[in-house]
Formats: sequence, structure tokens, C-alpha cells
Amino acid sequence: MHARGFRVTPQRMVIMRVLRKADIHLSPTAVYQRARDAMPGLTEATVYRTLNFLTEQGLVLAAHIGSGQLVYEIAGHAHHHLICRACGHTLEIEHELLAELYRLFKVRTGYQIDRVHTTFFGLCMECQDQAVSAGN
Amino acid sequence: MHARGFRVTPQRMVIMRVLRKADIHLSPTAVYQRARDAMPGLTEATVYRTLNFLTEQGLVLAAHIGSGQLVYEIAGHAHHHLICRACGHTLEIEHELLAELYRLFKVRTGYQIDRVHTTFFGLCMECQDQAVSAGN
DNA sequence: CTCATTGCAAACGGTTTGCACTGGT
DNA sequence: ACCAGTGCAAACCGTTTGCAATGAG
Repeated sequence: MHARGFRVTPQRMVIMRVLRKADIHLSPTAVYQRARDAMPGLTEATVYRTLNFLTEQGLVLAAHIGSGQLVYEIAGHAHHHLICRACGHTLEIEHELLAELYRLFKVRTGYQIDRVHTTFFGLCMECQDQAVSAGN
Repeated sequence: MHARGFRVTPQRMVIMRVLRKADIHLSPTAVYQRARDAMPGLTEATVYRTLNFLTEQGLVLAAHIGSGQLVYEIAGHAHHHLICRACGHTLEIEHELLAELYRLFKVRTGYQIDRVHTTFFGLCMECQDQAVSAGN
């Protein structure tokens, strides 16, 4: 699995397992807290180094969500996120929905958008209703 | 211009002028450096407070670009950014290109995407060419 | 004259780094 | 046995905050 020259350490396995078990993306701190349960001696520095390593290896995907923090998830199907900026609720969107837009970008600007995660911010249905009933 | 209860201070005017003069979005530090030239006593804390204030007032727009830092620009026409993750080159995209996608999001998920800035990462034409000629 | 706003300096939180030790290979 | 990887603790950087002084209204 891990290519030659790199070592398969318990720390890396634990962190991979945490990310695989999580249904959504996790912040480094969230990863640390969960991983520490399975490996009490683990430090935050190792979590940061490991997340960077796994991202470079393409096993994990890093994404910017609101509040500037990077979050991580197991690399898998291409998808993007819709995040409600009121309640924080998160929704996955299949990459297919954006494919046409990316094609348009390429034609008009020459830019080749990567498979890299894109995050959209807005209001989910519930928070729209609340905004309306609150008078604004 | 500024609504009742809020004061028009020299600091705010200088920062507005810096943002208006800039052709692209600026980080808080970049704003600070430019504004300090016109007003030597200015502090970073004031820049942060002022940028937040101006954003709340809708005079300035905050956006997440790569590296998790918030950047600011004068609020004006609705647009988005294409950023080359190799050379950092930035391109503006009219909001119209995304309007149809946002409509689709609304229908399928209920999410109402705000006018809030979206940033896409990819490779500009030049960096694509370099990648090819570099063998990868 | 009042109170929003500022400067100052300290605190903060997330992330990175140097270094000696440990443990995968 | 070697060196990639780790723990530890300190440094770092961008950002926020408490407080007293200032100045816009």
C-alpha cells in the first residue's frame, strides 16, 4: 500500500482508520482527539505531519471550508461541498454537476480546474425559513 | 455614506482607499502595509477590526482563497475567482457563469447559495504547458 | 460631552520546527 | 544497524482581546 521508502507506522494506520471511519471531513484537532483514544501517546505534531504526508501520497484529501481551517477526508469519489453558513450543515455534491462548468472555464479562460475540492457557502432550507420568519 | 451610529474615522477612510486602489484582493497584512504608508501610527489590530466592520457594512467583501487566509476587496460586481495553484495567477469570472449551477443546487438540494465569493483552483494555460513539457 | 474607535501590549489558537530518541525495515 | 518517523517543548504567525486614551459626533 504505502510506496517504497515510506514506513507503515501505527500512528499512520490509526489516523487512516479514523478518517475512514468518519463520515465527513475532520479538522486536524478532531482527528487528533479521535486518534488519541486508540493511541494515548500520540501528539498533535504527529497528526499534522501525518495528515500532510497522507495528502501528498494521495490517500487523503485536504479541503478548505469556512473559517480558514483545513479539513481532511479519505480520498475517494470526486465530490464537492455545500455548507450552510448559518448552521454549518454540510452536503456532498457529485462532481458530475460541476463537470459542465469546468468545461466552460477551460474553453473561455484556458484554466484547467483540478479535481480539487470546491466548497460553496449558502443557506440550507431550514435556515432560509428562519431568516424569513425572523423578518429578514 | 456610513449609517447612523458609526463614525467616519481617518483609519477607515485610509483602508477604504487602499482597497479601492488595489486591483485585486488583499490580505489583512497587505492592507496594513499599504495603509501604514499613508498613516504611520496605524496598528494591525485596527486593520483587522476595520476590515471586519467594513465587511459587516457590506462595503467590503471577504473571500477564502488557498492557504486559508481571508482576503478582502471592495464590494462591487458579483464575481468569482480562478486561481492557478502553480503560479498563483488569478482570474475573475462573472457571476453569470455560475447562475445556472446555483439554480440547479437550489432545485436539487434546497440550498440557496449566497452571492458570496467562490474560488476555484486549477492550472492556468502556461502552467499546464510546463507540466506537459516537464514530462508530467 | 459622550461613547465609538483606536493604540498598545498581551493573550490566543492553530500549525510548524529543532532536536534527541525510537522503532520499522 | 540505519534512518524515517515520533514525542516533546518551544517557536511562529495571523488574529483577537482588555484596557485606558482619543477624538468624531
